[in-house]
Amino acid sequence: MLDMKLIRENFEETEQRLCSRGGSSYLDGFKELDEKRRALLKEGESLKALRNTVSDEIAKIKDKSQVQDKILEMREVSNRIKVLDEELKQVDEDLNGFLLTVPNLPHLDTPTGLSEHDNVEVRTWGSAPQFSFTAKPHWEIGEELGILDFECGAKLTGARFTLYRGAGARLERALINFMLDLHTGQHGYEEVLPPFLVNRESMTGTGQLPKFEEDLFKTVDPDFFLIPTAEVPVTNIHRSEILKKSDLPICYAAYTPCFRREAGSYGKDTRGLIRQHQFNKVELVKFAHPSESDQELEKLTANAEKVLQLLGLHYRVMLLCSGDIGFSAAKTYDIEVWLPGQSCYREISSCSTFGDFQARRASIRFREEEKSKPEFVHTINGSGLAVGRTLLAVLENYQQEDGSVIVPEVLRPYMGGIERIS
RNA sequence: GGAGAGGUGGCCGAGUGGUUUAAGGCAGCGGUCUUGAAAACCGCCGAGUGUAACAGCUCCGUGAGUUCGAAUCUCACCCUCUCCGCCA
Repeated sequence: MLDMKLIRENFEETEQRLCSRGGSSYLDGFKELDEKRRALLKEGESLKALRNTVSDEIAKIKDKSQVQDKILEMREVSNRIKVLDEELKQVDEDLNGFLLTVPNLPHLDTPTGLSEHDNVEVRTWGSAPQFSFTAKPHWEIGEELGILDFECGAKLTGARFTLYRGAGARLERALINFMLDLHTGQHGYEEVLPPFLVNRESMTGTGQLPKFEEDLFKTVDPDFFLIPTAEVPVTNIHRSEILKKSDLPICYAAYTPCFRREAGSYGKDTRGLIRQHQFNKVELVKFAHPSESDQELEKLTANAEKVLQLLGLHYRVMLLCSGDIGFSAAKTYDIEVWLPGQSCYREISSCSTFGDFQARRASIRFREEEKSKPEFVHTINGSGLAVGRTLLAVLENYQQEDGSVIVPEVLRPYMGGIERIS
């Protein structure tokens, strides 16, 4: 959520920066609602002040015959207040509902552009493996090895669900443990294991609601949502809290499955593990002091990259342009891993700073000084990494001519010493 | 699922219709005293909104209601705890 004051006082500039996302207007209607709200507030508050003082007087008057006039007068004032409060409530809801649908301001570092074609390559690591044979896509490798059963996933649930078997299931679990151990052991994150279902408030805090309900799976009774990323429960750990400045940055690493409807992507990435309704992810989440959030994003991105480096997987880092960043994000790096079976780079991690956008929605604050007013923290998060996509990257990059797959050395301790899946 | 108890500031906790501007305590901050510390004593000490700064207004789990006036009364809901039942 954007700061109302900022919009009020820098209307044109704010609108202009928002428009770099590609829309033609984002703040239409704000001024009218804001002015109406302030007018109602002013009138209502002065009547309440009157009521409070007169009520006090009534309490102090002993001679009850003198009280009747005042009571009658205040009855009318109260009725008027009731009407104003109702109008105000409506306007407040409208204004709040409006603000909740306005996306975040792009960070000044975010390049202006309309689509992914305007994203900027920041760096690359490693190089694509060379094969003396034609590299296969992971769905062929996985099916031939009997470790990925897409048909059975479809039978059990439907499209975009997969059954992992044997070494495939174990490799997924190995990757989860490897990533968690790295981030908690080497990078200073605290491991958390949150609920996979959350309430509406949590979803609103991080920005999935109210705008993107159609992307979420939900339960009917009670009204809960399956998390689309651990970002949601983990960021909401500190919802409505005032954190100690000395505790910042707070860094969490969490493994969770993620559930996404993928509405609107019918026919896209239908084969293999790329786009599933349920997938595993290790997520990194930080709560940082505003002056340190930029460098914390760099560190978090480096922490995610480290996973790929240790696995020996070639990748590139893209800085997303204003037209390609998500609704809540101010600045985003995508890490894209090389997939030889498909001869392309695919996103395997998305690392973003949200500025105070989520913190304002979820009311996550800190104090600069012991006695100073609470200020909003900055939130930062990124995948470290998407596990299913990492598994498929391992399959495609470590495939051998005979159809077997070499297990990267760092994963062998997690695989009971297995060096090759065949 | 059944029965009961309860939700008040960072924490503990009083408060059952009107000096409650939410008592008191703990923690925290500032000061006096002290070579320094502790103790003692004095003062400050919730959030939001709003203002140049005051003032004002709102907030006692959430929402609705009664009243001139609600932390306090009524209704609904949410959450926590205890016991019983069921259960990984």
